[in-house]
Amino acid sequence: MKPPRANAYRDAWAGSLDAARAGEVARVAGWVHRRRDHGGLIFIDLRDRSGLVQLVFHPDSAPEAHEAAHRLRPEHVISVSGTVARRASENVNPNLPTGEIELDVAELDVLADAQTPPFPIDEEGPVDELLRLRHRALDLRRQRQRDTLILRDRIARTMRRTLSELDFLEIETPMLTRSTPEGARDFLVPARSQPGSFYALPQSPQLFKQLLMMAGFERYFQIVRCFRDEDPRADRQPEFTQLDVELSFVEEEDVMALVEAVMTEVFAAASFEVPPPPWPRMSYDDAIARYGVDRPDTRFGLEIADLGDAVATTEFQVFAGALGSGGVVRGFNAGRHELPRTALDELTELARAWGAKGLVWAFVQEDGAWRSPIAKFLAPEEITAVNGRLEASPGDLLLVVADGAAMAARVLGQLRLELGERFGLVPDDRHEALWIVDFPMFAYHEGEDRWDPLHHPFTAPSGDLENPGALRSRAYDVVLDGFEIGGGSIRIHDPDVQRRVLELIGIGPQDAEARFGFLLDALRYGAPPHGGIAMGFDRIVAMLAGWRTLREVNIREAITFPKTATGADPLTGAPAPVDPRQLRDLGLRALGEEKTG
RNA sequence: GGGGGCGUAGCUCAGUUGGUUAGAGCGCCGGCCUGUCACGCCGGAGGUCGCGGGUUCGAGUCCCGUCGCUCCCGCCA
Repeated sequence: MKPPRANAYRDAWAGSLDAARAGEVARVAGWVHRRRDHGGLIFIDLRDRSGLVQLVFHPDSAPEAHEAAHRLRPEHVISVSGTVARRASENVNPNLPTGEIELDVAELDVLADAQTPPFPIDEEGPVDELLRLRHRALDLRRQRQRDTLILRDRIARTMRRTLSELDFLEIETPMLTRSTPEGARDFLVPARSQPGSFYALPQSPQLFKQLLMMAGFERYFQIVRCFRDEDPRADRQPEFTQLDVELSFVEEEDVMALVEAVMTEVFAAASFEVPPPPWPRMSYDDAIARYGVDRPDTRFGLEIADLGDAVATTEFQVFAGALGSGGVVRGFNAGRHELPRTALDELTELARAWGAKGLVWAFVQEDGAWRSPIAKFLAPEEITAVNGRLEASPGDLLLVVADGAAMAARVLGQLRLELGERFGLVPDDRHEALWIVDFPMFAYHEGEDRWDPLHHPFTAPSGDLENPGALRSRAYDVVLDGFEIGGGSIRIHDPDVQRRVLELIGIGPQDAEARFGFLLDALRYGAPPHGGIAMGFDRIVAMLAGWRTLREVNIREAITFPKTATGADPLTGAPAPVDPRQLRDLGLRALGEEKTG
């Protein structure tokens, strides 16, 4: 940090003092981090944003300050001046950046007392998250939390700088807008001037950034707050931040190359090592088939293989039944791991909990035969064929699921992660980024007899619009270590195509004009081919700060004032009831007033 | 909306098959201590076992309900 402008309280940052300033007088200010009171000598670790420095109070040279220092307690706010002193060699603390020096205090000003904190500020141990959020100002004093927010700032600045150098403009879009069909439930804001009408908080600036392309701005970005009124998860908050980017006159590869360039800078700024671009491209179908998910963690093997051919003519009812009803038989080789029966039963239970009808396990023996509950139901040549498909060697554990294609993929994908973790196959010191491409445009919604877009309905399709099931979308997702960190697409820039796509998802021409007239209108006046992406900013910060376990990225740690898993804010108490007068002004009735109002 | 986990001292946790006065470490308070840096030593205070009800001679422990937190499914770029 640059030296602070000298004022009444400080002329140096605690963490910046070093041996080069030995002998100089310095004034620092901050919080009492830790105290070591020897009765005679008193040591205080002083903390400010920049770090720690050890203060020494000598009873002989500064009796007044020494006397007052006895009463200092953790988190008291003080300002001290004294002489920067080089420590004797045996007293140097190699674990502290300022450990070669200390400040011999001449004068102490106690600026504020502090109650004993409800949890330790000077340790990294686990503390109940609710308690932390209630005392967030204290929680954010802790090193790891402070480092995370500092990293967040660095990442944001790297994004802005990199995009700016590439001629992008940062342009704002409205927060009070109209409900759009991104899929998620909108947060609504009642309009006082038009009782019964509502603004919606944006789920993303999607339509506005497309309008900016039609306005000719060519290259737009924004680090922007977005809102979705759905149940939160570890990696999902009702309000979150994304890096939103849109470009004109581009195709898929242009956007992907841009993201690779920006993210390479971001990774470098965070000292997070990812192989240099171009990152691998993997089709959606390939990802589902080989990893069971559309956001594969490719850092370890256990790849899933289709065993349909190997058991095509089997008599074994479970396999034959699945294949006969249009399902699949798939599995993976978990490698040479001897698991006890209880562990195998546990895995089977997990598979059931995830929705599978069951789980087949088999240990490959020296002669290639199986030790498995189903070994006797399979012909030897079928076992040989499956062994071949899974490249099995003696000692290997094979796991097989027979089910509908989607269910088999999901369950095997989860099992793969579970075993990858159990067997310690996931390297936490290595990172991999890749692109998932060639998504289906629509997924058929069984219950409601219509096509649902896999991405939003402004994504450009590729293929024959008259055959929605076969349509692909021109979309792409960025995946980092098994987590989706961004997704985007080439957009529709032809009004007829846009109308047709809206129609396919059940939004007829009139409805479309009413809700997206402004977009269709702008499309008619000359829209350039364009596309873009939205990067999950909170998630990127959380991952680069290391707030991640195998299964979850906790974005709450990357957000300054996050909400709980129920959407509440323990700090302010939001959401909270409001004064009946406020409701009246908005043309809303309070609960309980329905009958009389 | 559904399922799992958790809730015991300020914090992190232990608490056996239901059994006497509910424990530990850290923190806090007091005393001693002039080279510590997780300072040390001695002493002390601190509990509505989330809340409500039930079973029982007896409940932190078992049952029901409820609240909160958390993870997942549904939902959701």
